[in-house]
Order: sequence, then C-alpha cells, then structure tokens
Amino acid sequence: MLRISKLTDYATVILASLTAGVLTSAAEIAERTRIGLPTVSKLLKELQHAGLVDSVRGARGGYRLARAPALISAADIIDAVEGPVALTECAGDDGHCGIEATCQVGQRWQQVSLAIRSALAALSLDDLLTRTGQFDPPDLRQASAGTAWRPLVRS
Amino acid sequence: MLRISKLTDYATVILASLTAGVLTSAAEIAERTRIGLPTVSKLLKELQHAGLVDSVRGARGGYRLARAPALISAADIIDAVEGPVALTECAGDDGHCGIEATCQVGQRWQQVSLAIRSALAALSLDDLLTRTGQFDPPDLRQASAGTAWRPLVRS
DNA sequence: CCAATCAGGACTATCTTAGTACTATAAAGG
DNA sequence: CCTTTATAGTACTAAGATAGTCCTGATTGG
Ligand code: FES
Ligand code: FES
Repeated sequence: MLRISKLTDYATVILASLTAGVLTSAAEIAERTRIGLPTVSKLLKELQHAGLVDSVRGARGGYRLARAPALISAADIIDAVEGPVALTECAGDDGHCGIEATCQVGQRWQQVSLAIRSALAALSLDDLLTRTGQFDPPDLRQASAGTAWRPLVRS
Repeated sequence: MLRISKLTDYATVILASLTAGVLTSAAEIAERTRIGLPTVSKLLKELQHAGLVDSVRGARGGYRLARAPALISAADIIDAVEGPVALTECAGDDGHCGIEATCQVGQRWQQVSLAIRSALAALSLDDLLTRTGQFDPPDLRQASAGTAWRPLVRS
C-alpha cells in the first residue's frame, strides 16, 4: 500500500551519501552505496534536472548537493524521481476516470494527498539521516486548514 | 507520486454507495457507480474477505456494510485492496533490497510510513463522504511519539 | 426445479518500474 | 590536440504490478 518506488529510496540513499560541497563521481557513489552504476547515473541525471544536485562535466567532474541537506525535502526527492503528486487517478492536471460524475470521494482523497505532501515537504534529508531520536511528524492541521480545495498544479 | 491504486478509489466509491444496513446486489452497485460489474464484483469479494462488508448469497442476496461508515477507515480500505503497509521495498515483513548494509534511510521512511498510516486510520468513510467543510487532518505527532521503531506486522 | 446471486480462481492485456546500453558532449592534463 | 575521464541525453528491454474479464461452482428464494 501506498509505497514509494525503489528508485526513490535509492535516490535518497544517493543524496545521503553526498558530502555537502564535495564533488563526487557517479562511479564513486555507486561504489559507496552498492547500487549499480547505470542506475546511479540515471538517478543523478534526474536529480540534476530537478535541481537537487549540481553537476560538473569532464575529467574530475562529478556531482554535489545543490543546497544544504536541511533544505532538501522528502517531497523534493519524490517529485524528482516519480513526478508530481496525485494520490488518485483523477486528481492530477488532466486525470479523468470515467466515473467522475458519480464519484463522491475524489476531492477528499485529494485533500488527504495534500496533507501527506505537507508532511513530506517538512521532512528534510537531514531528518532522514538522523538515526538517533524520534521522528517528530509535522502537524498536518496547518497543512490544509483554510485552503479551499482546488486542482493541484505541478510543483 | 505516492498514489493509491484506481481499484482502491473504486472500492471507496463502492462502499460510499452502500446504505448502512441495506442489502444491495453487485449489479445494482455497478449500475449506481458506473463501474463495470466484473470489477465491482471482484472488489466486493475482497472487501468481504477483509470484513468490511457482509454478504448474503442466493436469490435476493447482496452486500451491506459490516459496520457503521464512521468505523471504516481509509486505511482499512487500502489494506483490503492493496495489502499491508510498506512505504519502502525493504520495510515489510521480509523485504530486503541488497543495499541494506549501506542504507541509512530505511528506518526513517518506515517511521514516515507509520505516520501516514495513522493519518489514514483516522479518516473514516464518513469523512470521505462529507463534501462540505474542511478536512481536519489528525495530528500525526501522537502517531509515532514514544514508539520505538520496529518492523511492522500485518494489521 | 429454476433463476438470481455470491465465491473462488484462472486468465489476459496493459501499464509501470527497474535496469541497461549507446552515442554525444564537455573538461583536464600532458 | 589528443587522450582520458566524466556527465547528458535518449532509446531500449525485461520483469513485474495493475486492471479488467471470464468461467465454473455453491447457495438461497420462489
Ligand atoms: S474515481 Fe475518479 S473522480 Fe473519483
Ligand atoms: S533501500 Fe533497502 S534498507 Fe534502505
């Protein structure tokens, strides 16, 4: 139920393996994380597109975090690898499901989706890495309070 | 990202179409919801297995909610249709991913998963149906506070 | 009996995910 | 400049999950 893809988890592992400010090659990252090089390479390209990492080409090139780990959220990573939020089929920009006319629950799911997204947006790479202590989930109430429902746009 | 399957949404629509205490045939439900009969039938069987609906066989048989809509949660529905929680590949009972040795983030994802699950468990079928007003998401803090992480067992 | 209706499972088509391969481009360094 | 080291872009394939269908058997009401 409700799972993130394996690639998203890999992406997180990859980002976690980067030391802030230090250029690291894809090969080096693959070695450190034990993920296959082609996969690491592909994911890093996607993360670069999303602006989560900077890349430097050429000999002695590599990748580095585009910003501090505290400023990279779980939602950012998921967006980069899996695309934008859409808890339900018909929730996205132009998603339709054929039973919209009779469907009474779609809008609610969307709100739930928003709430979950807020939780993930509040969870930074730093948080994911801290192995000691408890995860203190954000208060989702403020997430949707006062916001009327409207179709999500690409983030 | 992070989507529930179309079938889960259908299941919710189906449950929402049932009037508490009234027996309704699969054919009737299919008609009301505009979902194909074979699909409705299949989903109702799964919901029956999960104990969310009662079934009566034979002529004039049908299905009815096993308990009040307020006592059926979104998490129940997702569990029934998609199986148990596992936000990450290696989070489940015996899931392994080959990079566990080097992975530093798996446990955190699992905590996030628990938090999301708590939110879904607090959302009843009644809530999903209420079209007016705001969804007031539950406070996820209490969800994981004080609970040390341990492998999830099937609910 | 007969018709309606659920139970169980097998089966197929389609889509998504995961992983691979190949070519092009850019920079470093002798 | 030319070679080496690296990323960029893209296309492809295999495997798996999802969505949907169909059939055969069991149960009940009339
Ligand atoms: S299932 Fe599509 S609008 Fe609800
Ligand atoms: S990816 Fe498997 S333990 Fe983290």
